[in-house]
Amino acid sequence: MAGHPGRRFATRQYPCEKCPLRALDTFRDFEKQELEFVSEFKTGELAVDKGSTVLVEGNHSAHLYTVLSGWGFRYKLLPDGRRQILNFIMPGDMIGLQGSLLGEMQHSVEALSPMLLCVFERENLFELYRKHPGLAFDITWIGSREERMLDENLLSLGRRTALERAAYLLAFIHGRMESVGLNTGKPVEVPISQQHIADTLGLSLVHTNKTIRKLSDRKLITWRDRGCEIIDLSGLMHLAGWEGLNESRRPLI
Amino acid sequence: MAGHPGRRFATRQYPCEKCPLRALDTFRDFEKQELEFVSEFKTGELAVDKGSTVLVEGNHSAHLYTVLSGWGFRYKLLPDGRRQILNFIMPGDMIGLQGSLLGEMQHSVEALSPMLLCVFERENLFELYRKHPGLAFDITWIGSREERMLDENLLSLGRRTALERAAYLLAFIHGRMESVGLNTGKPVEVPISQQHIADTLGLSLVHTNKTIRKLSDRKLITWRDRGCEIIDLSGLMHLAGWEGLNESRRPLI
DNA sequence: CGCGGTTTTGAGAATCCTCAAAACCAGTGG
DNA sequence: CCACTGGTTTTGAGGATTCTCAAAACCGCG
Repeated sequence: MAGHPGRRFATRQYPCEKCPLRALDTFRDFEKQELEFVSEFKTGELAVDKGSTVLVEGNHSAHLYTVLSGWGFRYKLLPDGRRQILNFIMPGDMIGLQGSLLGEMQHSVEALSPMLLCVFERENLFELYRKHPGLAFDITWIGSREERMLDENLLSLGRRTALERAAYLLAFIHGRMESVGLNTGKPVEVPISQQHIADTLGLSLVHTNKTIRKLSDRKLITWRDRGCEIIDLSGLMHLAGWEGLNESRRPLI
Repeated sequence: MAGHPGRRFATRQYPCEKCPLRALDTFRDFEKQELEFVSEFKTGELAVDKGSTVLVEGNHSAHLYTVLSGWGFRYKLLPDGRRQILNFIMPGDMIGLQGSLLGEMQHSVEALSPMLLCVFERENLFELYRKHPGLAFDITWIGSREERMLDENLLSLGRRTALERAAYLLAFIHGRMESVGLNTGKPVEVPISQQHIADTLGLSLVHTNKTIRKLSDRKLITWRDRGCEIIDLSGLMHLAGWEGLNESRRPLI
């Protein structure tokens, strides 16, 4: 993998005990033993450039990752190239679990910004299950959380109008950013283009643009150079008929 | 729960060792110990009538179920009543996992036919994780499988045309039925109405009807009283640009 | 200044929706 | 046996939404 364009292995900078993410109170506290195991489970760090593909549909990846920093997204393609973004990936999220369990990856992952990933070996996963049932439980938990997000997305694509969909998505992203402390500056830096939004909402680029404009006109958001600022969060949520994520503290592996 | 309309606890008819589902070669073989544990983990059976609601959004269910027989579906509602069906549930599927792990259920489950469910206690789940890492792994696996199906569904709603979506859905259902031996008779008995299909595809009832008609005209399927017969499976798959489920043998808990 | 990526605008066309009514069909009770 | 009922499927028609095509505007960057 050395010299592979777009990715490089970094020397390990973040021992798990000093993981900057773990300090956030979104994440549950870990036992000392658990932390030690995770630290051992982690075999390295991987840095990927913006725009590079982390995981490819059809591959059998030997790795499992947790995002330390940066943004990405999961997507699938139809044979003729139509793309559907399935979900966004943010710090604390795990990627590659499907591939690790089910064998072949059935979706791809691309980096929206430079990303730093913790690397785990697929073949050590079962050891985690044997030695640390609590961590095993956490992994199932993480999978269920993803499933819940997909359920909500499915509701959106199937039954919300374009305007409601956009409102939901922006509120959803905002909520997730907030939970991992990414909304420090007021104008939230979201490194996604309207094309990404279109591919998430299942709309064309043109119509997405007009829809975003409507949200702007209604003073719910403002769109500024590749990013949007949420002006009226509860307005967005009300428009979308969405209650918010209300997540409890979650595990970080 | 006694006397609750639409549901009744049956005396236990199926010891896990003689589970009729387990005989199917879709399911992986279990160790004797595993089987014993599952048998103990299972606290009863629940029979629900067609049309009754098994799990309700917003509830904190204390139970986890595996479907022994019958059909159902998971769905979510918007505040104004619009319904989105997330996935169908067939024998061998687990339901209530999200609720067991994450707390509150964020979707509901309704029976499409009389269903027989194996009942497990949520509070015993962690014991399974402690004593049987293999089974714990299986549960994560089952969750990942659901996630993969949702990914494909999301691709469908977002990027496939109405006709492609319908083709995909029918091929998908056919494939799942086949894997659990439900396609014995030629005219596959699918207990779903066009309203269900509409709510799965994110289309209106009227347009769904016209779309199904098109598939009929193309000699890919025939629709006959509340059910459809697949005439040209590979034609459907080709139209949808779908490769099939290709699942390996899976666990049954 | 020119280039590539992104956003914006306009316009006609295709898709999909809603409304409304009819047809069909299985089951029920008279 | 027949009429009635409720659920499902079918059909037609006009209208709203969303799409595609095409071009312009904008913007950071070399």
